Amino acid sequence: MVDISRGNLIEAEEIDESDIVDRIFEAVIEQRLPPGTKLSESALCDAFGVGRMRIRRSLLLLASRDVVELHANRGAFVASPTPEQAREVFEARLALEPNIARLAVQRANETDIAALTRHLEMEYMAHKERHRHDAIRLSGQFHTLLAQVAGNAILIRTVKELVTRTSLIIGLFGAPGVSNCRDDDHAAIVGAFHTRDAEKAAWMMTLHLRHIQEHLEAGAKTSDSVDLMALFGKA
Amino acid sequence: MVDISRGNLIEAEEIDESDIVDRIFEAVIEQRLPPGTKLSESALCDAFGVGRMRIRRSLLLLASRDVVELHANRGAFVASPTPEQAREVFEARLALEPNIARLAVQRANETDIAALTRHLEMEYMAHKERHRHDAIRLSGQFHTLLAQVAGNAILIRTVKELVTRTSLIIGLFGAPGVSNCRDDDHAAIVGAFHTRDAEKAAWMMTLHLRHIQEHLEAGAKTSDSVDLMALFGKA
DNA sequence: ATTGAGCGTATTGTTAACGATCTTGTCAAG
DNA sequence: CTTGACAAGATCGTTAACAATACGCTCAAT
Repeated sequence: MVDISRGNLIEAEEIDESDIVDRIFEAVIEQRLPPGTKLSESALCDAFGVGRMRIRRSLLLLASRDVVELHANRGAFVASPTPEQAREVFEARLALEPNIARLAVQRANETDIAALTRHLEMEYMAHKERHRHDAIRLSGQFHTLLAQVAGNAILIRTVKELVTRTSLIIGLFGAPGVSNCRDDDHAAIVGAFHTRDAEKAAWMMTLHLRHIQEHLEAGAKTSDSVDLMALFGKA
Repeated sequence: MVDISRGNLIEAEEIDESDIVDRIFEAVIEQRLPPGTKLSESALCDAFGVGRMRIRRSLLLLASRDVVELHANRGAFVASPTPEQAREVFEARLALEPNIARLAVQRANETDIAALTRHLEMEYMAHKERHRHDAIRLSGQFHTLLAQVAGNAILIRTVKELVTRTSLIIGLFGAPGVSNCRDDDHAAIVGAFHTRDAEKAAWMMTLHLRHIQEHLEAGAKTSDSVDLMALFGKA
């Protein structure tokens, strides 16, 4: 059984299908659901304790964000982004996130900056204590947090989708054991918040995303039998 | 019965639910489905000639893009964006589309530029001959076409969503009878393609979006009994 | 030993019927 | 004349059973 149910099955609480979607998003971000993992309906029904309809709706929503792939009569699988899709994800992030950083600096109040600083500390702690899953999750949540500070629901949604897909891309093409974000970059971005330098924040974000991308292209050369899978694995 | 089925019901062809979603997107863009319109399941089943399940899946996908609102036990309605949501849509468009224009100029080949020019002529023709629905649809498709030239599936999807929601916003807050895009702005953007001036294209797009926004804020003062609907209509 | 065909099983996709909730129209009371 | 309650009708949400497809195993033939 897939270990999606983080924490304990809460009592007869209301489980919205957006909860299910968020939980699967998080599991993918933390790389506990590697690309290609089969998401069987019955297994998910047991894991979340809901009926099949909820699960199917959730899988459809996840597929509409390109986080899972639906194959007719074969079921749902965690997406395996192609190199072309990986390019598109980073292109979109480079188009969006610098502007989000700019907006966030302009809108941030003291509370927001404190939250960012605290988040940075949590990232540092998780990294220092080798809590890999936490480190990866916090790394991604940093970008979502920026969108929240920017105060735009559309941007939050889009960044969540892009960050999740980035986790899949790193899992596929990244060198093993490499964390996706270097904390230094995040610290530099938060630094721009303290000086209220929106342009610097945007530029730091651009550099940060380029770092991730370069790191990927460096590790993309190594390929064993995986090549066959990447070429012919999915339709 | 809502007149969604543009053209004739084709024979027993395969009707993917993405077709249904696209058709409803287009109908919303052309403002043939005003905000608040009820989308009854049975009516849609008849209109598209498919089972209830397909319709419900399509409505869920549309709701995930904030184009329809789902009210429990009450059904699906075309979304009525709040002023706050309108602000978010334009903020997202201003963050995205100038960069899309930049990318499109960098990637455009002769065929792409020819297509853009031809599209401009179609817009002009539709506007001249007072084909209001065509004019509005082409106006929106121009922005989608730019994303297609940029060659990024994520950007295409996002722009489609934002353009559709913009049509709803214009229907709610715009002065009546006003087309959403002035052709002059589009012409200026295409002009930047001929001179291969990516920066100019980006800046023209920024100005274009600001024009639309200003046009809206000008018409947002007039409000009759619609105010009550906008304030209390939806949960 | 490897490859191909054939069959049983398991999972998915669809349809239909049921139950719950909301809307609407009517009627009576103030 | 207005307002409140009540009941009939309709629509939505859920569950369960059925049908269709793909997978994995066995077995035989080259």
